Amino acid sequence: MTRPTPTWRIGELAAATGTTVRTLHHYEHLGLLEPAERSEGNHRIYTERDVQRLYRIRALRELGVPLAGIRTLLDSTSATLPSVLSAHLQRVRDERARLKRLEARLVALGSHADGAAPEAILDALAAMARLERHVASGPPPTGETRWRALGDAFRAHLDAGDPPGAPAVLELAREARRGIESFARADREVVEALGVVRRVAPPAELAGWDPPLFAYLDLALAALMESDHE
Amino acid sequence: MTRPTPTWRIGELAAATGTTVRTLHHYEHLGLLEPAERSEGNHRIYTERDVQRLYRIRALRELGVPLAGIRTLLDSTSATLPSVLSAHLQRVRDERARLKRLEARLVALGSHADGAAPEAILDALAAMARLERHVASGPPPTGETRWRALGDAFRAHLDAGDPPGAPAVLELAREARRGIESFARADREVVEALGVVRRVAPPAELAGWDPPLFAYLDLALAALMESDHE
DNA sequence: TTGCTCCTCACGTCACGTGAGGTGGC
DNA sequence: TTGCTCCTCACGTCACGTGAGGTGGC
Repeated sequence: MTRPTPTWRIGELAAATGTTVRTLHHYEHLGLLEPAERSEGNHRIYTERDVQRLYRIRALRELGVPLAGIRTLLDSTSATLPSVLSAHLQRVRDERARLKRLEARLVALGSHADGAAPEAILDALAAMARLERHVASGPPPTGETRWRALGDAFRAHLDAGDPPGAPAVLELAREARRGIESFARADREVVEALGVVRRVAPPAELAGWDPPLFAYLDLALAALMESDHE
Repeated sequence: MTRPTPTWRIGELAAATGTTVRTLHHYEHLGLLEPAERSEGNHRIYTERDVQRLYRIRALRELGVPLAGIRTLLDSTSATLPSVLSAHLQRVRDERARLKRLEARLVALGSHADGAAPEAILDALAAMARLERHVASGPPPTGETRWRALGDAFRAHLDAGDPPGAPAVLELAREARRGIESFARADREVVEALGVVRRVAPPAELAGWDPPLFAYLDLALAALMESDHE
């Protein structure tokens, strides 16, 4: 006495696996999951093999593997599974690191920028993005090396206890401002925005610049603006 | 003596902001960024205002805010900026939590499943996904409450030092297997896959079931299979 | 004249969602 | 006969990428 082999209609299968009918249509269109047969009325009929395959597809999909990758995985003796999974793991890690930086920035904005004008917040955001791009790339003279040297010079004065308005510091601030102007729009608003950046979300470690050094630069730039107006 | 106001051609602007020409076309199509004017030859000409707007757009975009949200933000006096940012922060947090679970699972798979057959790995993955869905949702008698009660009963025997093959434990295992069969395909492979699940990536805390309890269930199910064959 | 940049369609990508209009089985 | 499920197109979503074929400025 043989049991009848169980079968599923498309709606039943979708409900059982937590997907939609449209998704199953889509998989069939891609040749990823084709039902064993059709009924007289042309309705799709799925068997246990199909169900198992669908479960595997969904499991991989929920790990974030793209459908094309799933197709080759399931059809090619699955020997490449470990490499696909490890490659995917790397993508997940990168994405997670990106989101972590993003979250830190959003949190800092939310907690510090309550009083600031919306435009100032937006410009600070924009300045942060430009600053990162500028420091990360860019040829040595204008890029990271120069900022590192400038940072060393600033730090010497900071450590010596020189006031931000001292002539030698003002000269450094002038050079820093030229550096800033090379990648930011050259107006007072940008310098102010950089101040907001420092208060709102100091870049943890950019070319050797830490928060105290940013603060010192900020004061020097303010002093420079005053001396320019004299 | 007035300085000429600086302008940008589309390619220059794209290079300066680290985007592409096509992206600027796209923003214009959406009405998000329209150049101040056109040259005689119908080329787009961007002014400083446009550049500022583009920087703001890119800054928000890099935070992950969708273009539609950016549009309303920039056009509606920006009063909604804090709420948009906080809503977005929530999305980022959720996504990060999801990726964290995903990474843990991938790591566990990679480190434990080297020896296992690819099919077994896939089926273990699928079983994990089904198990989570089943425990998370589902009406009380078949859902979380029942598993919690079953877990309590198992734990009592575990704490009492009863062997997994004891008659009372076998009876509980039988009920657990019925529960498993209600959401998994009812064959030996699934029970084996659940064993792989336990070894490969124990669900941290599902309805009160911790790894030792899963291990005990695993042994009881194995004992049950043996007794069924006698 | 030769390159380079610019122009406007317009289809492709990814994984489906969402009707539109019609048919099949209880 | 009434619902419900099923069927097949086929366009929409999101943020652009990628040619295709043609024109403009140095």
